[in-house]
Amino acid sequence: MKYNFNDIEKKWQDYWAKNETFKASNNSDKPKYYVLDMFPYPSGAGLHVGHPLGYIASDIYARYKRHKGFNVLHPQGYDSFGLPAEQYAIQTGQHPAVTTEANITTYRRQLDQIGFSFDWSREVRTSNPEYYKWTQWIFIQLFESWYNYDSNKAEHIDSLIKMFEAEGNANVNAACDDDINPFTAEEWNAFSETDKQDILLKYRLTYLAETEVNWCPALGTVLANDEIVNGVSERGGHPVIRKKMTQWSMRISAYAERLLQGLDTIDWTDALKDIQKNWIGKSVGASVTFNVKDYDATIEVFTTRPDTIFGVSFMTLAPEHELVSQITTSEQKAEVKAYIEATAKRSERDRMADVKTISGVFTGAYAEHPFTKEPIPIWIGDYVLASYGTGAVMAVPCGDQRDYDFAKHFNIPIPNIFEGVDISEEAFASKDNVKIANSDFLDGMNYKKATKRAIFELEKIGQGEGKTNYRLRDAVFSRQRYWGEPFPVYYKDGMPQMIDEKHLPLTLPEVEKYLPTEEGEPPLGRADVWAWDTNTNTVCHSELVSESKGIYPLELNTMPGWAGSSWYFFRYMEEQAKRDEAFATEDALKYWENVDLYIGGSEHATGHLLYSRFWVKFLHDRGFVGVDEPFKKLINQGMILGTSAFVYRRITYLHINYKGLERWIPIRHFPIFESYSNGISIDKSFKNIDAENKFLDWLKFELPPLHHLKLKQLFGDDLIVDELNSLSNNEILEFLKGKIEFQHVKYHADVTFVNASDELDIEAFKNWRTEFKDADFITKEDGTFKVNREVEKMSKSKYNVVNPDDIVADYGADSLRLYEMFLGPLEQYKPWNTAGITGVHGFLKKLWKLYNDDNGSKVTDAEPTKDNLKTLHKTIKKVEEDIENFSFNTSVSTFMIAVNELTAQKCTSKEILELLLVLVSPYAPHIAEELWEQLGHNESISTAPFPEFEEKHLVESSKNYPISFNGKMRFTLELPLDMSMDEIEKTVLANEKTQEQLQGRTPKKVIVVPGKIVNIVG
RNA sequence: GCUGAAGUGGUGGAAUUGGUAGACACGUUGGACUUAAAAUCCAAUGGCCAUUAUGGCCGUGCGGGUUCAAGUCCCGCCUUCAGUACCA
Repeated sequence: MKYNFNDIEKKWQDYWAKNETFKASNNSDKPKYYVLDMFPYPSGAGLHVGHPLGYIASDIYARYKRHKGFNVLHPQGYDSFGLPAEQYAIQTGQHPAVTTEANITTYRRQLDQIGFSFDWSREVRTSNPEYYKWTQWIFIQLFESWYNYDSNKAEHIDSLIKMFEAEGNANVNAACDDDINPFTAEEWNAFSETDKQDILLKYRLTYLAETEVNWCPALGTVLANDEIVNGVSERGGHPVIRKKMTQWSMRISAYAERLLQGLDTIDWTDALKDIQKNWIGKSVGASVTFNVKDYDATIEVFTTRPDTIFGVSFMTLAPEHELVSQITTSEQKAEVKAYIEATAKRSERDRMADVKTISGVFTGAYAEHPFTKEPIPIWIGDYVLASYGTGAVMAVPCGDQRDYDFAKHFNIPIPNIFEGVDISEEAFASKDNVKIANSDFLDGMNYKKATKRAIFELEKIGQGEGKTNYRLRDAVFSRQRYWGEPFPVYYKDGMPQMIDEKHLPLTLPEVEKYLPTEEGEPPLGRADVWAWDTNTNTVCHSELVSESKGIYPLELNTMPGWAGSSWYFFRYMEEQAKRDEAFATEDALKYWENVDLYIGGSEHATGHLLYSRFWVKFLHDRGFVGVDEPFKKLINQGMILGTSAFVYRRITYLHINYKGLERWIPIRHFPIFESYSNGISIDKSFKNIDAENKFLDWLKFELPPLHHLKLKQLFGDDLIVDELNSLSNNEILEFLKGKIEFQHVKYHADVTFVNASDELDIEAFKNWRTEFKDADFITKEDGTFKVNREVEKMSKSKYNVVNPDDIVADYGADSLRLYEMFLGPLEQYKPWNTAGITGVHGFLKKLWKLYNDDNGSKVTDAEPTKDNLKTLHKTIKKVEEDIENFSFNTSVSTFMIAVNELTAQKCTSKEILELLLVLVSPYAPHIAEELWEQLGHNESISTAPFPEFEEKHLVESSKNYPISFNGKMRFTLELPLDMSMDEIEKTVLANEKTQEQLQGRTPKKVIVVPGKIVNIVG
């Protein structure tokens, strides 16, 4: 019997689907285990071989856990709202829902043929109204909440209102906007309803505020900080500018500390935790208030070094700081104004690219040092960011390199407040091993002590206090797009109102075009039916809007991509039948808790992975979920890179020396490609007689018609053209010879044209592009043409994309699964090379042959031999360890070794071969099922218990000791393991090979490590 | 600049707490089978030297160190990748 993988794989995929083999139950005696892949966006391009890497890893783990007796939840679904579908809609007019549906169909087909053990009965799609109903519901809960720093959690807004009614806002310790005025209970109770709502909005966890946002004109929407990479949009690479807009924001900053602390409770890589830590950016220090001299104002600054307060020699404000215009003296006004205008013009990108240039202007005003009362000049400079801290710094040039550079540049004094430190060249920024000097009461103290004392003294005079600052900003939540969740919000008197949750979902309206309106409103502004009738609680025609009739305009923005993905892992917990009741029922949430293993890319570190944690903490605070963190263990799979193929095209240059001007002119003629093996150099011009002759041959053929025209073009009007006219073709050739040089330009060739030995299928390449149709190829001597290989990101434009469909068709899903794992460690970036797949494919054939020969099954009831058992148990041990450590690449090698050994042992024992199948099954489930069935089982292998490792089969009586001399292994010696150290030493020394090595020397020392090694020194 | 990860044959990569470096594959070379090809099987394959077998020397980015013994630990560099971008 042959290993007919295509039939086998189809058979078992159908079987699993029909029998709902992988359907998880919310009631089980088994312990639960939840394995999840990061939410895929169903793009139009479909999958390439890099995409399933993480899915294969998580699938292996999920299948392993089933063998280990767990009730496994392993779902899949689609993050189906998003920009690409909308961009496509704008271009083609097709409704995003239609293209999204088509893309999902492709995705599903591709996923199915790889044999994943997903429970598809729990599929979710963020763009389904039954799903986004609950996204809208969560939004409402956020709106109805505020963050109480005293209880350190989110509470219902009613508790805040009660406090306002009873005692005003003086004692409220809340996460809120900066611009809140104090009010008493009496004042609160006297406020109008609109005023009250206006104030509450400043406390809500999602709030409407005019914020400076990242506006991307090309995409027509705002972007979050994590959606911008290097100053351009992550999707499409379009420029981004700063713009003030009224937007919904999420008060994630309230959770900064808990998001930071929570990292200690979860099993993520340090790399990922560090990224989040940096993004949250906690710094501990003090806020210090400086009085402005001769002006009734104060400047508050944040500093991490209050211990250096006596080193302040100037202050710098951000150009945007509100005080700047007020305190600038009349003499400095013109200069300051010019500077502010100049910095405002500079784009964010310019400012980022140019960190070196020092610029700033003196305002003419002075602040007063809180202790010495000395005047401190106040400058403005664009190295101070308006958006961080208070937008102002106390500059301590001796302790901060930026302040130092600024001071040097503008000749501001640099007082030294460090004992015995030289600051003539650069600032001393370290906190360690230094004592403070010239600082009054701080003299002689170290960083820690001085910091404490400085804060104490500042508090005493009421000009400062200890403070912690976070870099994490509130997240903008509005997008000016069509294809996203509509906000369940309408506007009454300009104030946002939530639609009652019982009327959800508020579904997306139809629009005739997916572009912003002429007035610049988001696409929803085009919807005819987009107003809220509070009488009927339904959507009605936009023209009917009338405050007096209770019909109000609806919100025109939609939610960002991360809305739906911030809670989807809870939705999977709930079975389809009960999804109407809640986002997930209490029972389901209680049973599944949170994700035990989450696998996905690290590119979501500061987006999805942070926002999800935020929402989960919020839902936890409000009692909607029991857990505080969504993902207990997280693994970032690395990327699979493409192995691009390059062909080298020879470009011919003619050397022209005209009136002393030397020039090389490229000649366009039919393409000539040269095999990489011929020693290609791109940078250097070089001569090659063969190619030169080829060119001259061509020229000879082309010369008569070209003769005058071409050469005239090449050599210019006044140059030797007249002479040329009188020359014969041969004379011209002679003239051109020696004036020709070549360079190579590399072109991507589609990797499908290249075989395992890097040889190009020339015919296929010629037919690929019309311009290469008549191309000439300078091959190797044996007639083959080699390409050069380089590793790059897998992408369409590089022609190195490998489609899993092709791999599955040629080698089968099991081969694909094994090979993706075999490539290397899961977390690592590694290149794909299709040629290597024959290795794992060959292994599967060998595995098949262990069970079958031409006459069918060869498995017998034979007693296993000692060697059989040893091989099996060695494999059990290693594979189990590997899976637990997510070291899937090494277990594939282990399988290969096991099959090689069992084949050599001619093992036919059912007892051995049956257990081997269970080991292999998580990795190559189709072949495992088929062989399992052949062995007489009529139930799926998927829940067969994982074999128990038994140490006794690995116990050896002797060991092949490496005998080394001065640490270098020279030979090995078989010795019994129960031999004593003394005896080992004696036996080894007595050995003739030892004596040969020693050549008469007496060893100084003999190290014997029983069971490991013998080392002879001397 | 700062933070983190990583540098091992022609290639992907193995190597438990320091204990036989290069497992397992790909590729390459030679051979078997075949009319031929594919498939399959066998052998060799880190570099250099030697060859009559046994062999010898060098080798895990570079330079030091600790140790009987270092890919692994310590110190100092270099390179690559990722994150971040004047964060006070």
